[in-house]
Amino acid sequence: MSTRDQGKKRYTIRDIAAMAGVSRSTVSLALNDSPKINPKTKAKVMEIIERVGYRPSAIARSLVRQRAGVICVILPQIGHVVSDFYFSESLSGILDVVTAHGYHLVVEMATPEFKSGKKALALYRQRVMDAVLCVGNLTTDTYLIELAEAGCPVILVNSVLGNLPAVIGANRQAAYRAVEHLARLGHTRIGHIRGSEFVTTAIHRTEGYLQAVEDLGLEMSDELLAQGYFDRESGYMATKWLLSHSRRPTAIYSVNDMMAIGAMDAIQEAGLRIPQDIALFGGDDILLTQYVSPKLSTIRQNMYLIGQLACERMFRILESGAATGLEEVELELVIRESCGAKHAS
Amino acid sequence: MSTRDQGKKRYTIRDIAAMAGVSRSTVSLALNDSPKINPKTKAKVMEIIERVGYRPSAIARSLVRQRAGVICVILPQIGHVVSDFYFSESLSGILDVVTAHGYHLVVEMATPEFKSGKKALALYRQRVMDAVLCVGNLTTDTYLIELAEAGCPVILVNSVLGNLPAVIGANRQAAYRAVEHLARLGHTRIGHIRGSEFVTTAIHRTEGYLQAVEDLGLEMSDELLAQGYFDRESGYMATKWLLSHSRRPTAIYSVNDMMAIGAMDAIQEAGLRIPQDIALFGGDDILLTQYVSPKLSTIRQNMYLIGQLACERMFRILESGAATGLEEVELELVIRESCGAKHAS
DNA sequence: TTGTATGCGTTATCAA
DNA sequence: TTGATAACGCATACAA
Repeated sequence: MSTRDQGKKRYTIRDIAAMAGVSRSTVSLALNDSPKINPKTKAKVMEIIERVGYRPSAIARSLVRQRAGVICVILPQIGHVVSDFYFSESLSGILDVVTAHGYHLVVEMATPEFKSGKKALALYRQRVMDAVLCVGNLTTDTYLIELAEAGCPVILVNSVLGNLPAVIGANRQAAYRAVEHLARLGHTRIGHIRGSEFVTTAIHRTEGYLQAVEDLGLEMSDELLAQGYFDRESGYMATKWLLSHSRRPTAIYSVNDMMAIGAMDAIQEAGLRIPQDIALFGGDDILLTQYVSPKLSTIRQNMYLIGQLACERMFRILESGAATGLEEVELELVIRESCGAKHAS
Repeated sequence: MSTRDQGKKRYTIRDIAAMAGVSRSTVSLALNDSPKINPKTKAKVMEIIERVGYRPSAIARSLVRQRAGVICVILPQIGHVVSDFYFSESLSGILDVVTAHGYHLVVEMATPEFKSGKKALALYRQRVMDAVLCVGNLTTDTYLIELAEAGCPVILVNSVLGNLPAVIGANRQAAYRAVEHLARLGHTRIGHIRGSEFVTTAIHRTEGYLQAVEDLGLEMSDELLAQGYFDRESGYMATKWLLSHSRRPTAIYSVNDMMAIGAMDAIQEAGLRIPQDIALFGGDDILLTQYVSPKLSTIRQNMYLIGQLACERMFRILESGAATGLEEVELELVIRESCGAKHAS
């Protein structure tokens, strides 16, 4: 035999029917374990099926059942996304649930062309996928609303947009707790590195920060609010800015860990010590926080679990044809305290 | 309008034909930009298609074209796999190429049930996927050979199994270079933490280590060969073992970075300094190496690129129906030297 | 238990 | 030439 086995025959239900000397319908009944088939006939058919390794075509099945059996996850287009802990954790959770439901997962990236070209809508209309889970979308991603309006179930993971169904963690509360924690250690002048204004988690965390600062009567000033964009570099820049003011903060709360790591760079470069001179708090508990020195204080949000919950909610919607509408899930938060956040000097 | 838009009509080719007052085949000709259709008719049909947002069903198309337009990536089942830099990088590269070819990507995990239940074979026979890319498979994964024998193109990413087509990095050479590097710094007694004996990359790297040790006339002994399993904990244990001998190594080369980080734990716990007392070298250049302290010396292997190359090779095989057979791709290596590997004391 | 219609698009064949 | 008709791909549901 040659090295090309590509042409190897794949059996169809006709082949099996012919081999068993029965009709196609009978084969179908056997396959689907119907009670209205003679056990003996069924055994005979199944024996042949097993022997030749026949599997019914999922494509033909999808055609008649009117569903693809495929769930799509849309990830943002940032370089090597899946390397990012936040996304990869969500993806793992989603993958596990999708697999458990006997569905398949296709992964798409929200490139500008993907959004503007209405690719998602096309995929749905092409019946490539039955529903969409979206991780890390922006609040400007109206293409998702169009998609939902076309009838495709769209579930947001840790994000809010219109009244699309969403499963989100307690981001405001997480931020509140971080600030509260720092305040309890004696800090009254706490800087903040916010994230993009188009990202729900960042918005909520900043809201939580502001709320806590107000409730606890801490200092509040524009000089304490720096802007970042989730990456190390922007965290570094934001922190340099925070430190440039005459009265610099004694603690900094960053909306994510990557920027907090950038903050460490800036703090160390300025010849300051962590946490003696400046305490530092991040969010998301990415793997890195355990490896940087000193270890970073952070708030853990279980994205694996959020991914799972979002996916389960999606299947409920899919199966019941249920309604849309916002639903917030409060997840338990875990503060992982390290030497990053010690008492104010 | 109710909140359930799920039932929203999706047009079929019949609807379009009826609306345009032509036959279904005419619509098909218009869709496929056939030369044998009157431009005016085509324009009319396309206008309607655009207006109502009709898209031909990918399922029906797959049925007649006899291909799913789906590529499957099989990942190993290790907790939160996609968080692992090695896998996520490969996955990114694959995703980009798959998308560029207008295909979709489904992700599966090689659980024990997946393997023993011949799930992959079933997926292929069900026409769910047209080809498979496998990342991180074991040399005992014979289910992949069965799959290939059934006619499914199977391409291995950085692994070798039978004579399945594969794209692999220069793992032997990487290890050789690491040892050579350490030898040049004056080390003659270099310990080694090997990986699982069922993982090609680990096997090749250990071969490279042994070859270098022999070529360069370095010390060779069973006491210098420790066994690990890619995770931090086993790297820690392996290093404790290496350090427990009377004449301990002055340098350690680990087949991957995660074990090297575990080695750091053990070395520091033993009160030794890196690199003054023991130099350390890892592999894979995972993100972490830049964050641990001291930074870890490592050899970069661009898994993103390897993923891309493997995927491109897969499409060539798929389109040409070409043969199987081993093909090794030598990729350029980059040694990232940090303070982890300094001169021997 | 089986014939037949159905789902949806493509393509070869045939007629205008 | 241009377009219509019919068969095909595969499995399933339902009436006979």
